[in-house]
Amino acid sequence: MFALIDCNNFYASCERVFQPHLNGKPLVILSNNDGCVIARSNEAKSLGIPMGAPAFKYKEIFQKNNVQIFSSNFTLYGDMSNRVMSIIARHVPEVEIYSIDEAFIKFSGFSEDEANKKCKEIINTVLKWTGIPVSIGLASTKSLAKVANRIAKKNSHKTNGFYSISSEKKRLEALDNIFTRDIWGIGLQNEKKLSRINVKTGMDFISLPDKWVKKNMSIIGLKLKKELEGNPTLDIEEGKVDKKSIATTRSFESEISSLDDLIERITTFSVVASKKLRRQNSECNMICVFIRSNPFKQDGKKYHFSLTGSLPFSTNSSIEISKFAVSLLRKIYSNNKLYKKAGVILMGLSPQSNHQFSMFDKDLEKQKKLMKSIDSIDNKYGLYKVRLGSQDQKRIWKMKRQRLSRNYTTEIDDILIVR
DNA sequence: TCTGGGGTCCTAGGGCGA
DNA sequence: TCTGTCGCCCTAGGACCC
Repeated sequence: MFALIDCNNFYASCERVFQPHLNGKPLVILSNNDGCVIARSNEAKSLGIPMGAPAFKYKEIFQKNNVQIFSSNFTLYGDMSNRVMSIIARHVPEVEIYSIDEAFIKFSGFSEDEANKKCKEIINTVLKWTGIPVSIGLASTKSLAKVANRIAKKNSHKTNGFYSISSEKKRLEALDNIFTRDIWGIGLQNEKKLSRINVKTGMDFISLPDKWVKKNMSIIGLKLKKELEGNPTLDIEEGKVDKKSIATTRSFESEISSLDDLIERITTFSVVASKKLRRQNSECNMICVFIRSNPFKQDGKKYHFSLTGSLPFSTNSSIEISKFAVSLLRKIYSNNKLYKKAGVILMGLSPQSNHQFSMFDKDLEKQKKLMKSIDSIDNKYGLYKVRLGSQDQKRIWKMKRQRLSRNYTTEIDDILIVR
C-alpha cells in the first residue's frame, strides 16, 4: 500500500502559522520577481484566482477582496518542509520526499488498519508540532494514492483529511469522478488528445486499449494506466539522489540586446550553477546555454536560441564553466534582437570523486584550490562576494520581493517574541 | 510597466561503426 | 572496396511535475 501526504496550500499555510490572523482570509503567494501567483489559500481559490495568474492582471481583484499578498519566501518554506518531512520519517520507514510539500510512503508489512491508524497519527502530529495541515490518500499504487489524496482534500469536512481507496468499488467510483486533467501524469496536451476521442474521466481512460495508450502517450501513459488499474508500476524512491542536471535561468527586469550585457548575465548564471554543482560534489561535462525573447509580447517575432556543447573534460570550476558558456553564447547570439530571459543548464553530471583524468585537464589542482577558497570566502562573508571579472561588479543581485515575510525559523533576528 | 524557476523522463531522428 | 542493415549513442524537443 502507498500513501501520499500533501501539505494543504503549503506556502499559504506556512505564512499563516506565524500570522494566525490571516486564517480565513484570501491569501496568495507570488513567484520570483513577484510575477505570477504560485500558491493560493482556499479563500483565494474561491475568488477565481487561477494558478499562475499574472499578478498585475489581478491587481483589482486583490484590492477589492483584500487579498493578502506575499512574495515567495523559500527559506521559510524549505525549513518548514524539513520539519514536516522529519516528522513523517519518525512514523514510517519507507518515505520518498517527492517535492517541497509532498511525500510518498510505502506501507510494507502493515495491515490495512495499522496503515489507516498511522496516517491519522501523522496528520495529527504534523498539525500539532508544525501548525501545517496535511491530507493523506491511501491506495494500492502511487497514482491511486494521488487520486485518494485529492478526494481527502476536496471533501475535508467529511474525510478529516484522510481517504483510503480500500476496495474495488471505491477505486471505480474514484476514477468515475475524476477528470483526466486532474490525474497525476496527464497534462494539457494529453488531455486534448484524450478529449478528441471523447475520453473525459479516469474511468474512460482505463477503458482504452493498452496499444492506443502506448502509441499516443508513450510508455509513461501505459504505466499510468496500469497504476490506475491497481497494478503498481512505480515504487518508492528513497534517499537523496544527486541531480542529473542543474539549471540557473532568469527573466530580466527589462529586455536587453547587447552581447556585453548577455555575457555578464551568462557569466553570473554560470557562477551560480557551478556553486550548486560543487555543493552536491559533482562535475559536469556538458553545458547548454539559451537566450529567448519575451513570449508574452503581442507584436514582434518570438525566438529561442539554444546550444549544448561538450567540454573536453569534467569540471565544476566557475571559471571554466563560465568561459565555455560564454563561448556558446557567442555562437547563438544575434544582434538587433531583444532578449527577455536566459539560462545556463549543466548536464552530464558525475561525482567529483570519480573524476576521469583527461589530457585536456587544465590546472586541475589550482582550479580546485581556487574554488575552495572562493566558496569559503562566500560562506564567511555572504553568498557571491567573490565575482569574476566579466560579472558586473556594481550589480546587486536582487529580485523584486516587495512583500516578503520574515524568516521566522532560520534567522535569529526574525524569531517571534511572545510577551 | 508588470507573465517564475528548476527539475525528470521519453521519443524521434541522425550519425556512425561493426 | 562498396553497400546495406542493425544497433548504439547523442541531441533536440516535447511532455510532465512541483
